[in-house]
Amino acid sequence: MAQKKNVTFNDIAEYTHFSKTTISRYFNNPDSLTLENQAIISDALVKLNYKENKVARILANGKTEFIGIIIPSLYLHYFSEILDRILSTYETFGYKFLVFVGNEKKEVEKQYIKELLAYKIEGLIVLSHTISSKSLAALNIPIVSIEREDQYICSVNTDNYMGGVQAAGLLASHNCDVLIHINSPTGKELPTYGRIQGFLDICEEQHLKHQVLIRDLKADYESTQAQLEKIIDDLDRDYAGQKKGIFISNDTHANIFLNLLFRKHKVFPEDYLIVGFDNSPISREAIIPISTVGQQIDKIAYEAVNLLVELMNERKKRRPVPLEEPIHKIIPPVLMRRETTEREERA
Amino acid sequence: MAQKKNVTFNDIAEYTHFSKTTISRYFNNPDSLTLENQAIISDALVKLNYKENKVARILANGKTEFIGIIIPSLYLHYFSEILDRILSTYETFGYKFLVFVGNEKKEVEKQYIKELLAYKIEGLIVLSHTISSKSLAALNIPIVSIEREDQYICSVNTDNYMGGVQAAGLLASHNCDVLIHINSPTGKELPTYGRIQGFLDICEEQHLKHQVLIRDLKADYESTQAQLEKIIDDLDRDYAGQKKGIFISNDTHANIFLNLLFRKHKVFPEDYLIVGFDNSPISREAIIPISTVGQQIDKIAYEAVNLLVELMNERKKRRPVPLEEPIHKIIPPVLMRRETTEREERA
DNA sequence: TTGTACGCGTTATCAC
DNA sequence: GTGATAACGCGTACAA
Repeated sequence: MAQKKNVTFNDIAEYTHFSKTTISRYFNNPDSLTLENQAIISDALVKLNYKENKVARILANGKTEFIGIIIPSLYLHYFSEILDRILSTYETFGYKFLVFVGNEKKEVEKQYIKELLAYKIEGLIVLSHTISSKSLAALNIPIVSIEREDQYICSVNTDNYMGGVQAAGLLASHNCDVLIHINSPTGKELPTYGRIQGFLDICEEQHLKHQVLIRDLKADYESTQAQLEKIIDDLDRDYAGQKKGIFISNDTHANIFLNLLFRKHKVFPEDYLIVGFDNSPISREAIIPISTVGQQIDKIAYEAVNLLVELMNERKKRRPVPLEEPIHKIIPPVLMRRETTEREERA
Repeated sequence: MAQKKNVTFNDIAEYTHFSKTTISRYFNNPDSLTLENQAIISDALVKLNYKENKVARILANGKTEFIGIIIPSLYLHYFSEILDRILSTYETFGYKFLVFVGNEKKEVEKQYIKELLAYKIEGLIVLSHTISSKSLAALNIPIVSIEREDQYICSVNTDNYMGGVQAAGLLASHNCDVLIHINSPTGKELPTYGRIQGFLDICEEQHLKHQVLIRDLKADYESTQAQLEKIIDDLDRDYAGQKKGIFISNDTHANIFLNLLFRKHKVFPEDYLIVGFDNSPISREAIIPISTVGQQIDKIAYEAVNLLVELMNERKKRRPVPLEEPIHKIIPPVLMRRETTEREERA
């Protein structure tokens, strides 16, 4: 039972008295063989227990069928769901994925990219944001980004602006006295900035009292909790007796906010309405199901891979036509109305 | 600006008037060159803008540095965190990961495995459970499983039995009148069965009234919610006035259970204690921070990769010694006591 | 310390 | 329809 060397086309060729070329053709262009000969080779494969070797194939024809993915982390449900959906496109497109988590470390991510290039990936999907789109574009391989700065590269993003509009519009339609948007520090170049802009535009258009609270909520749970508690105290004081419409940057934070509110007041106060973002599972599993601007993650993931596949196919043509401008696809969000805005009938 | 062909060792050799071999040595055994010559080659690499090609290296020396991962899905936080930690070991071990999500489809997973073998992965980490450990062992490559049936393959698992003991012990120490364990249908061959066994053993050892409720909670949210609501109604009726200690199979379900309880009774009833499993973020972000049996996911992931690396290294030796028996590593859980068991002082 | 020659397993290009 | 031969880019005896 020694570790026999792998069976190769040579072995099959010897066994069947064909040439290596014919064996290769059996796999890549079987119609060019007679049915009898196909059967002969087919039998030989079983007899010899042949296993294909894609590494050799890559070296010979250059097609790795690898896509690289760099994602910031998998702790936020949004990211893990995106990754899940991307990986699942294997069944549709057949591409294999080399996955790296960046953890916000620029040097490590550069190392990742170097590795990915060394393995001759055909395309790259980037969700992390430590490396500028300009640097990425310079890599000169097909790239699609998701929800990050994307000036020089193709991308697929949620229509964040519409999300902000939907959230503010929903709160406005419930006649809130003041609209509050809570978000982390966000550069204007990022797609998520659209949420803020959409919120602001609706507020100004409808002459609504409003406030945008920028807090660093990306750190540990304790500090996030402390900051949200502070916000609640401020709101309770500044807008006492007024109907407050809260739009929070993601469902995880919306849930924490809701629970803090609940714990402070022993109930979900009548004068609060909450809208989150993402439609993560937690939004409907919360103590009060949270209204949220849902991202269509399955579509985002599919469109990202689909776009990347198109770019990669173009690249394989004899005379590839490079893009004049990066393509930016926009996926509309879907507003989910739940109890944090649509109160149940009161007795 | 045409797509120049890739720069190879040949090009560098010509440019520097060395041989290919010397260039190869520069990368693999630089000490065997003089410092001057190293500098010459180093300069040439920059001038020619050389990019390494690992595919060719693989074909030549057989070392892909690929590890395959098959994971059921990324929807449960436990899985995405495990994957995050595994991928992050790149910085320690340097192995690259080809990741597939199984979605419980046996045929698809078999296809994955075929692909992984074709790409000459050096080892495999399996979290999905559609394929028996016997079949996996027959692949004859280093394999480590996590939290699945593992009779014929190496594995790293949480000490589920101790987890069950800790949970039941904690509830018992608070003098519950009855202990309830809620879990999904679980075969005795699965590591998670230990949670049930540990729970039962403690209950019997301490002569505690107890009940194990097996419900299929893996389906959609609505049915999970409906089943848990039913359980709450039953418990409220059957054990009215008695102190009920609830041990639930994971934090996601524990959180849903807690919220349903809260919504029904308007408060977290005095006669309920809850312990979850996993120490997922939701457990501390819940309306009442949930006590839970924490899995040390970072350790599990590290030990899994570490064990796999050892197996792979052994395999590379001239005369590999195959394992007599699969190695099963056990990682102790860490009990997190939070408010669902340790009530705050009441006024 | 450096070079020569060959092998890794497949595909591509021409012939026939 | 089939075969011989040369790539693909790197590692590695073995020799010098």
